Amino acid sequence: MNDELLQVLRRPPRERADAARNRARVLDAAARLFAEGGVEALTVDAVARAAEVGKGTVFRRFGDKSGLVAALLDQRERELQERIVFGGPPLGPGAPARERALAFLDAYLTHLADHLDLVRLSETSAPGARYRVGSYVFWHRHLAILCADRPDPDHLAHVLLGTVDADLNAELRERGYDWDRIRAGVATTVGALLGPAPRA
Amino acid sequence: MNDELLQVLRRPPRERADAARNRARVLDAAARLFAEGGVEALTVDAVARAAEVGKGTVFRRFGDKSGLVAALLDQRERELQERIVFGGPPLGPGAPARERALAFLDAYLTHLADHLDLVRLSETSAPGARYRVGSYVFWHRHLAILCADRPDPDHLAHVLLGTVDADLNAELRERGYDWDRIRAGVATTVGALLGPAPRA
DNA sequence: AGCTTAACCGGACCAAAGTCCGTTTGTCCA
DNA sequence: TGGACAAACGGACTTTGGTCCGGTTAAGCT
Repeated sequence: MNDELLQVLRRPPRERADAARNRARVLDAAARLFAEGGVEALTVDAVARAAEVGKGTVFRRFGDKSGLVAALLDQRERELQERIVFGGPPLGPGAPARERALAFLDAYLTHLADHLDLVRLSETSAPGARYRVGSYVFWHRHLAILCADRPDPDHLAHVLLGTVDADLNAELRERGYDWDRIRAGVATTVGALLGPAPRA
Repeated sequence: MNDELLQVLRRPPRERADAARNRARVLDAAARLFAEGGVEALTVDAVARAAEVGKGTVFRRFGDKSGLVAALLDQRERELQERIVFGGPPLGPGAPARERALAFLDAYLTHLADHLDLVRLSETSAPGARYRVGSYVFWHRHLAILCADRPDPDHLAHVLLGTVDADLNAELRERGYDWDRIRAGVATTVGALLGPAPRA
């Protein structure tokens, strides 16, 4: 058994103790700064300073600012993901695809309403950031599976997620839309897209 | 007749000669730089230098980088806008709403395919930039009118435009989608959303 | 315990967007 | 023609995201 093989056995080379400690510190500092000064106070420099850590450390851990913010949201999103996988219908398994998709997007809108600024920041702080974040991949796969009987489930899932784009919805809010109107619009859209006619 | 009234009469206070000259210079320089070095060469500093103009001038004229790029695209987009307003069906007036919407989004996808990098730049270089650019407002209004018989035409128009979001489609392209697949997906979506059942 | 090494650390440095303000200039009217 | 003033000018300055690299240290092995 050679070294390469051993290398492969312990999959993730395990994070060093100082690295783990600093990750926690940074996340902590970021949460604190956001709580105090909102999204505006969330500059990488400020976070690094508050965490008593070098700036380079923040970027090594989280890739870029978008990744840092995504990590900040991760906890909340994980809860929704678990409800989808293990919870009861209509969010969890058991309900018809259309109901599940609707329940998911509705739940996601609640999440969005609660954390609009953060989600928007993580989605707009770099081109393409939205689609690379782990949670987007999860949502997308979930919806694609629910659309399996459509002509192009993968594309359709992206379109459905487009309705909950943070930047769009932030803009709609600024133009006076209330969340109920957005919810209704999304529901109508889902109804039409996953509607009765499964297409040949 | 007081001064305020006079002020109102000549609506746009007319642009000063030097201002107009510099606008042209900047646009020219930007187009040249882009032609030579692509989207990467398009920094505001470089544009200002190439136009032999101060940086402040660029920002005063175009607001921000997003505005500059939008102005660069303006010419091309105007052509499409004219075909929509004055041209023949199915793009212009005369065809049924669903056909017109489909024709528009298809034509827009052609535009997007031709200028993906620039459109993406103009839509992502600042949060909310996409929705503030003049042309987005035009596209949105056009679609909203075509959706007039739906429950919330304004919202639906935003959703339809979501399918041609530059950042999304750039990502799809990078993941191996070809334009035909995207076209087909958009067409299916439009078909379902503006489909037979106009909903109560 | 001592050695090796890969991972980590931090902060100086860089690039690029956007702001500011003292100076210049076009335009209009007398 | 010339004087007044709003508008435009330009480039130094600020801010912020992201990179780099020489020094440090945790973890595992002997």
